[in-house]
Amino acid sequence: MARETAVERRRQILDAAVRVFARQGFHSTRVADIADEAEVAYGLVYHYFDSKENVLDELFRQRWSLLIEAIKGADASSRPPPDKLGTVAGFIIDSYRYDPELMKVIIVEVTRAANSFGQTHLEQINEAYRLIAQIVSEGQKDGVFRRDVDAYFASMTFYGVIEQLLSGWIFGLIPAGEADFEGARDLVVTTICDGLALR
Amino acid sequence: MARETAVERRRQILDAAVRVFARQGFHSTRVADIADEAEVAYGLVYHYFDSKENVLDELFRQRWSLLIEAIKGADASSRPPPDKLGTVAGFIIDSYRYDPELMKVIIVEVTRAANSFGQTHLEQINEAYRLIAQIVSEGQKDGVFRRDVDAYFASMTFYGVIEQLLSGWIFGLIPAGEADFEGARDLVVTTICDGLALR
Amino acid sequence: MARETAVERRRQILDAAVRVFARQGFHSTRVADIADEAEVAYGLVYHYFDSKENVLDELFRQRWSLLIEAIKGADASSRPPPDKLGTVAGFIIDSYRYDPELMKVIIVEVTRAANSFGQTHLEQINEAYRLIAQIVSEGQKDGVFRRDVDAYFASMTFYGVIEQLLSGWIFGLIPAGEADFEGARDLVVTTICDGLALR
Amino acid sequence: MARETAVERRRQILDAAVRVFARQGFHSTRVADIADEAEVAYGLVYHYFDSKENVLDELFRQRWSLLIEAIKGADASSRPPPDKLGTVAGFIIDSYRYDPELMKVIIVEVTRAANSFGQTHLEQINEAYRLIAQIVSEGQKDGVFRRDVDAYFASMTFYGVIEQLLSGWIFGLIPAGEADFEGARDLVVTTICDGLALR
DNA sequence: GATGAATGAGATTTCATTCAT
DNA sequence: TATGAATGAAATCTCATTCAT
Repeated sequence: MARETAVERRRQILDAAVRVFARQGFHSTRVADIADEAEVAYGLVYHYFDSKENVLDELFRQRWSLLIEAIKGADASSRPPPDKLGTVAGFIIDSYRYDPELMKVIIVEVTRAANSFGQTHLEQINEAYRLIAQIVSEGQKDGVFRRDVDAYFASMTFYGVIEQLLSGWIFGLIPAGEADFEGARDLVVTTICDGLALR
Repeated sequence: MARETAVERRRQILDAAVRVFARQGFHSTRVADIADEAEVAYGLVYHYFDSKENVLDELFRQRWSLLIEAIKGADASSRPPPDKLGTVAGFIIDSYRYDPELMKVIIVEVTRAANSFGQTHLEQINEAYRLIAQIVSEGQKDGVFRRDVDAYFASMTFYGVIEQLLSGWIFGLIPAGEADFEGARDLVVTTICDGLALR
Repeated sequence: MARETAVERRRQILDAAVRVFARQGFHSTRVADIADEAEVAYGLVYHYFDSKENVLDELFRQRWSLLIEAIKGADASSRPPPDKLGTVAGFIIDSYRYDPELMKVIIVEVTRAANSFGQTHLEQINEAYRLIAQIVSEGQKDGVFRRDVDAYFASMTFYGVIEQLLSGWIFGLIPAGEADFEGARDLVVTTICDGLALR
Repeated sequence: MARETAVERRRQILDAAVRVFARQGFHSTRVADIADEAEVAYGLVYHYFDSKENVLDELFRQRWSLLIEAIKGADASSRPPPDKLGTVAGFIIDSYRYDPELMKVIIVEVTRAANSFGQTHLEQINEAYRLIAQIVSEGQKDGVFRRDVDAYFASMTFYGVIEQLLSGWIFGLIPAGEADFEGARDLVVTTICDGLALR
């Protein structure tokens, strides 16, 4: 057994959990599956985490706080609002691109799971919506975005589009090649900012 | 015990299931909860349904086929494509408006639950996406919609916005008064068709 | 599987529990042991009882309430106080005589187990002490018992002697033949009432 | 970390064990609780003791051998038998008076716990009973004690009274002030030797 | 001696499903 | 059809003990 620090062991277990959660879903994975995947004794999972739920919580929190930071970072730049939205969309898309299993778990098991975990993390999820709304709001003040659509509503809209896009990839409904990831960012921004209608 | 036909009994159980699934989530409801809520003997649930999952399946299928019909109906009309989309959006919004529990169950437990049920019903879900894509596609042929956004992609986008909207209501993140329902339909269409950007 | 009423099934499980608790002790018996001994499916124990602890609780409560009644009955008679104590002692001794396993369980796992169950049932246990104290107290008023020993203290003393006697039988330290049971009652009363000392 | 001898470390752990056993009961204390209470590393408990049970064993044996010695000492004196019993009662009562936690543990977890530890230490426990019986027996030979009560039986009786008394203190059923401890010794002897009945 | 991470065998409890009536 | 008792396969979580350093 290689000597690992506590932090490394936690990570080892978290990484394994991502894989099995992504593969089988949270409810269908037993703690034993996580331990097996991590090549670690059963009890060690409980040495590092209070419960199976706790593992998912941590997975979510770690990732989501990065998203929050990314949105704040985008907002802090001096670029035009549509570009800020593009940065946010790009961050989320790249998150999926480079770690599709983790994003699958977060979307399927947390973000979109109203009852169990969604409720637990609702406030954190909502913070992201609010930060995006702020970007929209500033765009409205600057005269870049229309004012007859509520900023928070627009934010929900924007996030909904991205999450549906990721769902499409997760379910294998839309192609997920490198080119698709590349194009997706702009497509999202174009759709949301310019709309489908020609004029 | 009132004399009920078999069909009425099934409905009685299905309706009860909607309420408990909405309240507790599918995984947290026991078959006994459904029976209690339906004021029916425990074993009777198994008399009418093969399994707990089967109950959810039926709930989904019944509702979703109405959606499919609604989309087909909208498409069959001779109205302009944005109006067709408005009809679809309106149908889904009204579905929530008049039976929020059922729609909550369908979205939370099926549509957004990739692993278990999502996979089972993927094809049916996808049919809705495809039918919406068809509306977009026709709009593109008619020169109403831009052609540089793939029709299926646009469809996903459109559906994603609506589902996020419903999620907002379900989670209590956005106000759900009658006026909100009234306005939501147009807001969705405006956002998707015209975009956020002023021009 | 014989058709049994719910009450009979409960009893079947309770009786089996007495046997295994007596044999292995509460902490060493698994619920599976109870089910096996009762020749019943594992889950049925949980159908009838909330938990393993709950089974023991019921065992105790049923028996102890008989004891309470017996003490009240003895007190209600118009016999002299030492005879009343004799009746109580006789009841407890006979309880052991005719159902040694149950009494073993109650003494070892409840009455003498300060921490876990003792605390839970302390009030009920104490009621027995208080009722016995009342008999002593009346004897003091009548001039039959000395007054320089507190009635409650005397009651504890009396009960302590009996419980130690039963412990002796339980542990196999003193002979437990029919004659011993017969004699024990009077021996207890003699010791407590007349004392060891000659005068 | 202070430099401690091995003997001191053992004592440190034993003393901590007494406190947690008294507080939570043997079955509810984890080895980690002992280590925490002793402010010692988890593994050190296993360095000094073979098992958790082993800790309790040692606690019991150390104390009980003192009791054995005390009884022998009392018997060796040339005082009248009732005084000898008084010495024994006084020793046990003082044991509780000056270390109630330890006595609580010994009574609740060993002496009164028939199954697990009671059996293990039965012989040692019984030795105390026998030594007390010897005192009674001598009293009978000397014509101080009645002969129609078996000496061993009388010994059980005597010990039962004391243990019930301690149980009363442990459970908080009888007052445990200094005066109560002072009086208890004589009360026990009076009750056992003279009996409750006036004559 | 000292440390505390690692192990894994249980034990309790839950509950979907079956089945006898 | 209707009932609800009966079944037993999991699944989670605990924790005494071991062990590598």
